[in-house]
Amino acid sequence: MPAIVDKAAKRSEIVRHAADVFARTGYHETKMQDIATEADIGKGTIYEYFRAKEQLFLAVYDLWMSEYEELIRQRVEASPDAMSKVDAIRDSAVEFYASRAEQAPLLLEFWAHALRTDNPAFLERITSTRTFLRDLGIKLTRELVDAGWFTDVDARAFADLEAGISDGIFLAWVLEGRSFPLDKAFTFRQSVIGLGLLAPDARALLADKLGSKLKRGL
Amino acid sequence: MPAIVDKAAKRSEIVRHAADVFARTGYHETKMQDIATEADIGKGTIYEYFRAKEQLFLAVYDLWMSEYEELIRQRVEASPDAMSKVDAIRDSAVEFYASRAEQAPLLLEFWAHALRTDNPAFLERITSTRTFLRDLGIKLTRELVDAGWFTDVDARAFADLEAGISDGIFLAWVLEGRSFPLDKAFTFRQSVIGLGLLAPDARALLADKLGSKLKRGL
Amino acid sequence: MPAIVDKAAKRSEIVRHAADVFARTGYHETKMQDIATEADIGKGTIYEYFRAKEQLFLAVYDLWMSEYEELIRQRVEASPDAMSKVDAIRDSAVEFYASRAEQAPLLLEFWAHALRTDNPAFLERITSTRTFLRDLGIKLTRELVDAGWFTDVDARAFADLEAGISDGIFLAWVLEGRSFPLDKAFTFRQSVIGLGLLAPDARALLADKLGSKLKRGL
Amino acid sequence: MPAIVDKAAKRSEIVRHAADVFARTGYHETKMQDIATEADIGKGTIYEYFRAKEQLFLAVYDLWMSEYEELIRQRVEASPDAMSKVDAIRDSAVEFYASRAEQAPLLLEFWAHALRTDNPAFLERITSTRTFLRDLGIKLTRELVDAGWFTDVDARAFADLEAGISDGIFLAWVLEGRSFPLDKAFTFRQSVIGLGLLAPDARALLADKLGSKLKRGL
DNA sequence: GATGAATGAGCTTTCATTCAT
DNA sequence: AATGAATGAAAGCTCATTCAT
Repeated sequence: MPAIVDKAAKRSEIVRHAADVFARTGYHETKMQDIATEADIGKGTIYEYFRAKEQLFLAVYDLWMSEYEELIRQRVEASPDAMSKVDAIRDSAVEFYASRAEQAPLLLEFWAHALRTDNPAFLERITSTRTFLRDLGIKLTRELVDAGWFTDVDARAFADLEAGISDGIFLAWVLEGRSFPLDKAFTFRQSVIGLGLLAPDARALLADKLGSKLKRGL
Repeated sequence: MPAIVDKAAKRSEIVRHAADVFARTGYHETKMQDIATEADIGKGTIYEYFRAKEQLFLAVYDLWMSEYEELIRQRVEASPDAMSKVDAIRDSAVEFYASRAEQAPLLLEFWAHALRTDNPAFLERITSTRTFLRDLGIKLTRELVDAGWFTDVDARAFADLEAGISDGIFLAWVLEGRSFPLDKAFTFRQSVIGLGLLAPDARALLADKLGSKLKRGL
Repeated sequence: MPAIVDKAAKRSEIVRHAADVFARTGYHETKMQDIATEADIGKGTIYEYFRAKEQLFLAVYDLWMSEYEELIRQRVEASPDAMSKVDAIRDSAVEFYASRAEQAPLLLEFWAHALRTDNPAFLERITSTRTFLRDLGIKLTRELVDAGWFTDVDARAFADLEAGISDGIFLAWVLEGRSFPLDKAFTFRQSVIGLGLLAPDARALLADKLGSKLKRGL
Repeated sequence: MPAIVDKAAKRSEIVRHAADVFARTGYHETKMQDIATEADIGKGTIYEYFRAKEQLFLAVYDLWMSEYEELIRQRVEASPDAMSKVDAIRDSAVEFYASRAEQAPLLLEFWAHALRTDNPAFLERITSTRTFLRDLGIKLTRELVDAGWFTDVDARAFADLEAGISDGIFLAWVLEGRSFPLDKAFTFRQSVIGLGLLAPDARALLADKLGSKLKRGL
């Protein structure tokens, strides 16, 4: 009698193991044999589920980013208002990256690879998450503007800036060996941005608190 | 009698050609023969000047970053006051990256490689530029705070945030196929940050101008 | 289901082909591709069985010396007494080298290599056979002394001398293009040694026969 | 004014340095640059004096063997009678090899190379020394037979055997890491051979002394 | 479906030799 | 004569992928 384990489950299993090895060794240094060994299967078996090493790389990135999006989606949904949704996104980012500290360099490798490969699926997958975050950012920005919290701002430009800042902090964190607390950096960032965007009323309300955060740094 | 072209000049020549090929094809896809062909020299000749392919990669990055730092150094020096020095840095970044649009993806590859290789020189070279920018940022931030333009802020944290934002914008620009104007993004960024940091007096002075920029987006 | 040909058999197959090519072309002149071609397999396949070219060299030597030792072991076992065991060893040496005349130069290359490589396994394999022959020589020498055939002699020194003489004759044979009959040289050697070692009684018995052999030369 | 140092002297200088490096590193591992560095000259200069690396190898061997032959020639000439000439040859061999212990492995490499190269000069140079020693051996053997010291023996076969034994002892000495005293081995050898060859009268005279040497070993 | 033995294209690097100066 | 920068053929080894079992 055949095992009940279906193809999709085994595929996921492989991706999970591949993620571990890729993260540990890096994409180029990882041999298919390493992954097979880690997953305790034959080298050839991987090819029953993935056309090539590249596809496996893509699947690993897809797994991570899907989990990331899902995390944000849940947190945002559970948040009552726009302001706390913004907090939820920030917390999700911090939590996600912090919990995957070891894997972080692989994201850089993925981006680098995406820019070089002929396979458009790589950049598309990157774009997909970026679009998800952008749309969410635009929606929340508009809500905050409409609610009078934020001064009038181009929502698209601001959402992109926010996303860019997040990436920039993440990049710094990775390149500096994850030597500073990611959450502090995100909080500090929000204080600066907050002060910049807050409408006069909201600003008056929060100026002291944000100002002291600025003074404190990380 | 020594050759007319001295070793250092030939070395630079090789680095320049290597930069072209690396930028075009990517580090991993580039073969030493490609570089030799591009430079119109023998493959073996490269090894008279560089111990290994990896060294050549480092030399290329070093060349670019040295030029970048030099550009900023000159611009900053030529600027009369702190505020215009900040503008100078921003302009230098925009100009540098824009003029090297094609080479940008290679920077990602370099960072990815630096995080994986055993050779510490890679991360050290990255740190070197980051430190240069950070120190400059700290110095200018303090001047702006002292001059009353900026509200009190932790200079180190703010300088790092600024650098991170720049990297983040650059990253977005690269990953999105350089599909938006880099200068606009930097200007928009500065408006947001500016509004956030400006002390009440300065804010009153600039609020309108910055506010309209926010509204306009990229 | 495993392949019909097991790994050990294929390994032997490769060693056998490698022995042919090494013997024909010499170690340094032999390319891995040559061996692969001779064995009618892919270049990469060799590396499934041997870590490096050097290992293959060692395996070839090991094969030969194992066969050599086995030949001597069988012949000695089949000989009824010490004197005929000595003859058996001599015959084995002659037969072994004569049947491998073409391969002989490779042994010199192996020795030369063993003296240079960092890998201690090479000298160890050489020592292994030398020890086997020495121990056998010591044992037989003692038996011949005890039986009164030989005059009293330091068995270790004599066994080593015997082995050395064999090597010397072999060396001369190789360096002189195998231009003299190996068996005659070994017989002549034994006549000289015999006369030197024989105890007075045995000497009286054999003096005429050995003397005429001395006079006759090769 | 040109230096007085003539070409031949500089050539010798190079050979001497090459001998050092070859002996230290082995023929294959030695780079032409190593030799140039050792001789404190330019790499290209070597090629003014030698067509190729191989020629340099030959020259090194030629130098050593010429010195060896010359040493024997002088010692033999200085010896009053055949018996002491034989001692002189033995002493010369021991002295020569012992004083060049470090270089010994290179001789093996040379022989191995000679058997493989297309260049006949290598085997010819080897033959040249062998012939010199053989002729000397034949002459002395005949004198010893004629003088009644030796029993009647085929001089050519005996001379070759003697040479072969010397080589064999040398080979053992090299392969066993020069771990036994070369002179003792040569003396022991001579005791065995002596006993074998001595004519009855001479034997009676020397039997005791040689017998005790046999018993003593190395 | 699962496997792993077999493959060979393709890589970086070495180094003896050349030759312009 | 002396040099050493330039060369490129060459070689060992790797590893993603295939495919017979």
